[in-house]
Amino acid sequence: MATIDDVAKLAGVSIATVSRVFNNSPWVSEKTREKVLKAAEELGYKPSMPARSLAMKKTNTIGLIVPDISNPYYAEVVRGIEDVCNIYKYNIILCNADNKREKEFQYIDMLKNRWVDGVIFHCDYFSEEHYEVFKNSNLKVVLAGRTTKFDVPYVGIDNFKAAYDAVNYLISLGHKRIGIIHGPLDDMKETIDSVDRLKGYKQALIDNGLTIYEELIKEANFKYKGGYKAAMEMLKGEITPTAIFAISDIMAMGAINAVFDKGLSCPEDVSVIGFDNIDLSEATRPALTTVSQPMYEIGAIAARMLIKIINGEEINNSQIILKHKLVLRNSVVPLRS
Amino acid sequence: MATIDDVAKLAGVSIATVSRVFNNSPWVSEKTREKVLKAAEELGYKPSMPARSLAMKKTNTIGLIVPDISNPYYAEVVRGIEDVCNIYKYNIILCNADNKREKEFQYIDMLKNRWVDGVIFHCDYFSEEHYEVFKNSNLKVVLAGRTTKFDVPYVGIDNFKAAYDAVNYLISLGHKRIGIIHGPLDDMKETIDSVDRLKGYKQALIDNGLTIYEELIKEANFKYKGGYKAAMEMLKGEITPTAIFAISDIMAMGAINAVFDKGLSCPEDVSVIGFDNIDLSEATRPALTTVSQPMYEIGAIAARMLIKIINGEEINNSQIILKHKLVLRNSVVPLRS
DNA sequence: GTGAAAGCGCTAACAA
DNA sequence: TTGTTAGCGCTTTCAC
Repeated sequence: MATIDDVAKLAGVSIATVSRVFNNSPWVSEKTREKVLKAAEELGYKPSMPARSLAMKKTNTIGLIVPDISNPYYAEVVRGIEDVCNIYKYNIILCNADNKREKEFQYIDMLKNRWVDGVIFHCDYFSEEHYEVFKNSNLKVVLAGRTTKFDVPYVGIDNFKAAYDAVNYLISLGHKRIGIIHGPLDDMKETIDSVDRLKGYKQALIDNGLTIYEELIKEANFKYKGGYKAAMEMLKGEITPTAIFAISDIMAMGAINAVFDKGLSCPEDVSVIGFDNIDLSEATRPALTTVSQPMYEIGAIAARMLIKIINGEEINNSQIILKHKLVLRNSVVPLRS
Repeated sequence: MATIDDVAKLAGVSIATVSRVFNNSPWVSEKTREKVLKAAEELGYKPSMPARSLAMKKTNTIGLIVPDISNPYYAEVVRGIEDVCNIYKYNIILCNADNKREKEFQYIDMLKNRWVDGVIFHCDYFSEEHYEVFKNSNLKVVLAGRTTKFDVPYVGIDNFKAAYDAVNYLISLGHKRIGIIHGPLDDMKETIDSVDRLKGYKQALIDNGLTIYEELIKEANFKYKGGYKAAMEMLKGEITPTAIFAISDIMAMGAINAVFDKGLSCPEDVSVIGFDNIDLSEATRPALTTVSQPMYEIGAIAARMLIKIINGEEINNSQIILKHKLVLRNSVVPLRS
């Protein structure tokens, strides 16, 4: 590997000049610039990032902590992040933390030791402990897909409102017995997707003067099988739903198949609405009606925000709520009278 | 940020000693080790990776180039990679190259400048140019999900055999008019998934004395809609298939829905078999019969191999073919007589 | 066992 | 415009 010294020697200049050339400093004559570039070319020289990082205390690297990259939702968010980082010449260190606190803190520690310029953090719940850890670490951070009461930049959606809208839509179609399949609630803390969406669900029922049936509220694990099982239990109960709101598309797919396996049809007997609008939600039959989350944008905007923060640019609003959207397909129909 | 100097001063030792402690050198007395550790603790000191990288010419970082992380197949492979890297204390720099040569070479260049210890490369076709670039770069590399004739380590599957098995299975069930939906062929170069699988398809037909109908061979883009369109065309043709082999699950899902939309039923009228066995292939109705690729293992084994290479360990076989497997679900049935 | 000092490859004053 | 030089924070001989 050729170093800056080699280039300097070959070009007959000092290393400072070589450095200037590679940092596009205007104070180099065109002649020497060419000389240097030619020498560099000849030696196949490119500046060493580790050396540069050490000298500048800047790594052009962003840490990215997500629960699980093999989940299509996170994969899409990450894609958005990577795309804008690529534009701004940042690279990404990917970390799967599985929502485990211990792994998260381990990764945060590691990223700090690596002097990353900032981190984008995606977790199920941003706790006080997280807040403290980040504050003490001096790491610049922005949350993706998560809101918080703490003074930390984030890009998320209004989960309460999104769920409210979904359920309200079902109600407007005449549905009265509406089930929900949510995820783990973790002590009903705020800003957890499941909690806020469950609240939205309940509020929509209340605002429309409908009964809240505890039998129609089921918890699952955000997986296909979990959604299937939860829906099946619901369908076997005393009070059966005419519509089910699953708070992730994957669970909604499970719910649809549970409806089928119960010998019923979807949407005729039971409507099902999902959440996320992952790529494959148009591939199910019936195609899934769902609440669309702008996953790619969440990632892209979070990345852009972080880069601005890193560059010390002014940010007018560092807590951004993106809009959700109802995507109407075929898994929901008006209640048969 | 506390540095090694701060710790040395506070502990009343030299920086060399501090360094020894943090590198678990046996040549430090228990007493001083404790003193140093205590001082470090007090200052919240952790060694700086960039500095260490520069001094040791080792970054504990692996570059990872994939076509597109938002594709469930790659996401799963990456998950496998990340899990074993985590075990061995390596971190991953993620790069999405979209199978674009220019982006790939750009990323390779960047990774080299970053002094990554190695790279795992996943592309649709490993060309001579790739080979040269990697050779000249001195980067250690292993290919994931791809084989090659070049002398480069890889972990892949036998695509020819896998396709052959799938089609053979269909034939054993009595099917004679079997369609295939493949991806871009890129001049029929070898080791491209689509090419090898298409060859396997043809060979299975030939070996069983069946006719190869050009009308039943369609190209698509590996997406849901592409699979849908291709199947639809096939179904509208003169010679209609009784079974379709789509070389990715996502395209298979499109094919199934095309069958439905054509007013036919799957599997009764048309059987469909996919490829990959992504998570959601069990969620379709009918659940997808498919050729399972060990995606997670491809990633995990590639990562382990790369780390061994980095450590200069002996490797008995650096070109590994993993086994595929037919996963029988409900989208394929014997031909109705 | 421990410390002094010379790098690792680069940037950034400060001079010239 | 260009060169000199002192770091950046750490590892690693080589003495002691």
